[in-house]
Amino acid sequence: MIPTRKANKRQLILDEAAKLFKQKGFGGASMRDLASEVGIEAASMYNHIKSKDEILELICFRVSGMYISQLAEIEATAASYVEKIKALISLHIRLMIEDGAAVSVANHDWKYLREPALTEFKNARKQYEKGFAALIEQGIAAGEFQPVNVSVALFTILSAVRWVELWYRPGRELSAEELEANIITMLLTGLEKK
Amino acid sequence: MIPTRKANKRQLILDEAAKLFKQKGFGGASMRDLASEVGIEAASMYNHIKSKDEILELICFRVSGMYISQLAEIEATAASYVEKIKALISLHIRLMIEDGAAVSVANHDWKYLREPALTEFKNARKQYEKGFAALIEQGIAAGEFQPVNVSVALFTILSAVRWVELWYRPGRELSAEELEANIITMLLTGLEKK
DNA sequence: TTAGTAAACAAACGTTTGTTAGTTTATCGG
DNA sequence: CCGATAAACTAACAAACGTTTGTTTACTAA
Repeated sequence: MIPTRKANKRQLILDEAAKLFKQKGFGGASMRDLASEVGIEAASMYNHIKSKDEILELICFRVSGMYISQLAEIEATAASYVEKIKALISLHIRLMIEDGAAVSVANHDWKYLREPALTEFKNARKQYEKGFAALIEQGIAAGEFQPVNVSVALFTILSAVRWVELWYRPGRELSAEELEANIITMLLTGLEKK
Repeated sequence: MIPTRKANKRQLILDEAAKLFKQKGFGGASMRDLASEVGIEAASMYNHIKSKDEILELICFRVSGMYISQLAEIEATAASYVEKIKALISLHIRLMIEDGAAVSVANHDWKYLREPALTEFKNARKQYEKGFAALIEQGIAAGEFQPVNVSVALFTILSAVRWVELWYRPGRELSAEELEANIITMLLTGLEKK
């Protein structure tokens, strides 16, 4: 079995693109850069992908799809709201660690999507935020959470989880589990000692 | 007094550049885009600035300078650590609201700085983070804060404050003061009700 | 062996990029 | 009114961009 022929080169291009876009930004990464990372000429990539824009779309929508499907799973469980929010925070951290490059691109470079993909992506994100916000709102109504402004709580959590991409390295002092536990403590019980 | 001649066009270019870089990213914004925003031709801008790179440097270092000098002021006060951290969070939110475009650029596009500016900027940021982290560490030692991992606390706070740029609009439901109060509550006492 | 095809290539395409050069216009001090 | 100067303009530059074209290579199926 020789892997030269079959081995999905399209996926390899997408993976390398995610890494490169994260590093240099969508505009800063050229198709020649990417090709050299893949190990072929720029022109040859067009046998596997339609355009640079398509690469970005595929990365962004794969990520948004993961978040939305996972949110649906969490919504469907019978856990408390505290547990559901913890699960969501955990989801974000885990995806960031396991698929950091793609998640970074979906977080930062989505704005370079062309219409109609741009609008579609924004809608997907808004849908996700709405679902997340609803859980916070219900948690407040159920008396599990403080009566904080829902949007503030939502975006504080979503943002607080993003820095993991900039900070986490596999061989860091903190393991993924410890990291997760610390962030959840910060967000749910706060910095101040009572 | 006619403002046509004197009125600092250099500053106008920098202000418009910050807005445009925030909107399109440094790579995505062309000098012709920027010139059209300023109301002159691209070539004419070179009577006021040296290069596109210089524009980015001026924006980034003005922002980093503001943060560092303000941190020094806060460090010098005699307040409790809780108050100092609150002051820092307040500082971030206020700068984001008052100078959002420039802060955004310094947050996102600093990586397009060319050496030696890039290294210099990274060092400035590291210096700021070190000072911030020291306050958290001392606050824990003084028993004011929970014994959470210092890096986690630091980056959670720094990130949690960034979304204000994406979210805050002058005519929003929440005033700047309410926004600030809500974020501080979230970060210091957490989402969960005790 | 041969025909078909997936995937690589080199070369060139038309744009757009940041920037420079040279020139013209407008304002102000004398 | 005249000369100086700041700041605008037009035109052009080389380089880099994403992409297309036409061709060659190498593997597979008949």
